Amino acid sequence: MDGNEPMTSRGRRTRARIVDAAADLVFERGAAGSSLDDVRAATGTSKSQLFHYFPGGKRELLAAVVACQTERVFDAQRPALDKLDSWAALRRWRNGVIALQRQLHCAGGCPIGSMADELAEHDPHLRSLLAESFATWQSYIERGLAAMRDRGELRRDADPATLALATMAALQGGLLLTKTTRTTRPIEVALDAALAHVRSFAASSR
Amino acid sequence: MDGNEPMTSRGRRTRARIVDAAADLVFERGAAGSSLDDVRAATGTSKSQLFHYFPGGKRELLAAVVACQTERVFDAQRPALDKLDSWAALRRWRNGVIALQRQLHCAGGCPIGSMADELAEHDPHLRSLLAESFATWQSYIERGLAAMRDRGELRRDADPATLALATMAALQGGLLLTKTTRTTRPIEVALDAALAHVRSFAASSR
DNA sequence: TTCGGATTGGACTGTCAAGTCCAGTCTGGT
DNA sequence: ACCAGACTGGACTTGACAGTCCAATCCGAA
Repeated sequence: MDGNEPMTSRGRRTRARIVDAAADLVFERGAAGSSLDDVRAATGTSKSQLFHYFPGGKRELLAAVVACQTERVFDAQRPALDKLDSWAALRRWRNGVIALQRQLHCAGGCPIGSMADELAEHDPHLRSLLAESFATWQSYIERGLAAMRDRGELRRDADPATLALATMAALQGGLLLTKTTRTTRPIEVALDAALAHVRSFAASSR
Repeated sequence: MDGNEPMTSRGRRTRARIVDAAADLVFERGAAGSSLDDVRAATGTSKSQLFHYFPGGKRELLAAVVACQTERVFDAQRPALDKLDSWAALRRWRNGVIALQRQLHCAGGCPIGSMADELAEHDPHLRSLLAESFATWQSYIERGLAAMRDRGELRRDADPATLALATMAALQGGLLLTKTTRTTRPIEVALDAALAHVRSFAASSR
């Protein structure tokens, strides 16, 4: 993250292994609950390697974890995320999110949301990285809605950016409540409400 | 929380002072970021007092903090929260939430939501307390919507509980995004969408 | 007044985590 | 083969934090 990344292929693999394991740990136990020793143990590396690849220590490692988790989250929603441009696609996406939560027994919530909640007040740099992740995520939704509007499925006065932001908020809030109550109902209700709101901008019929 | 609460009035005051300061600290720095020594220093108490009033240590103190923060959050929304039974009241509530965020420079998010995010996976007992707080909060909204339905302002097929849950999710997600982006726009958009969704169940006209 | 329990002060222990340091090993290019 | 720099192992330092312990003080009821 700070320009000191060039390295050999062995080094690249080691670094990736570290980030990957750290991402797992942070998702399971939070950033504060994951020590560098935990990461060390989980990867079979040594303290010096952690600081070799992340001279900035835990903060720099966490920055890499944010990037890693962001990619993971997006990948988990693909290919749906790239084509949210029809009512059917939106519904499939909704169902996918809910199915994943069910599969995880409603634990963990959104990896990005959890990190944001924990780290936003604590580290300005990480906060802006996480805001960036949210913005990118929102832009995927926005792109789909814009396509629907251009195609005439949404009214011209529908604002894709605003609708996408409202949908993101519903998603995050729904996931937080689902994680807290250990029930899929909040995420279901939240996404249904968000999509109903989008649908209220449907052109003409329905 | 465990039945060992009876004490003199001096003791009650001390205990309240501890919980109050702990609630402040947890809101500012998170549960993991607030040490018992911080609480001790902030209250001018001693270690033994902390364990005298909270034999269960930090966990028990955090349970008390959850209760305290829950009351604070509800109080901050009163009297609006008790009378969310008209379109005007809903709008006033929305404006109040947003004004508070602006006043806090978009920092901190929802105290309850933040604790839930941080502690839900970590401590089952705290998780259920936080779920309870959310449920109570939701019930305030539900009560108002039910009154509106009974009064004929909402259609009979509108489900107050579901609408309240969707509104809570939008609120929590909006606050998380506001805290992360340091902008009031997410909470504004999220609440507007949620209330628009409620309004889509308005009886007849409008 | 006097006594017992409530309350308080603060030193002390054990554990754990971040970060430093240096010596040793590997690797790729010449 | 050889060497500079990348990479690795692991001991060590420093500090923080949860939780323990015991002696001292306060206070209300008898």
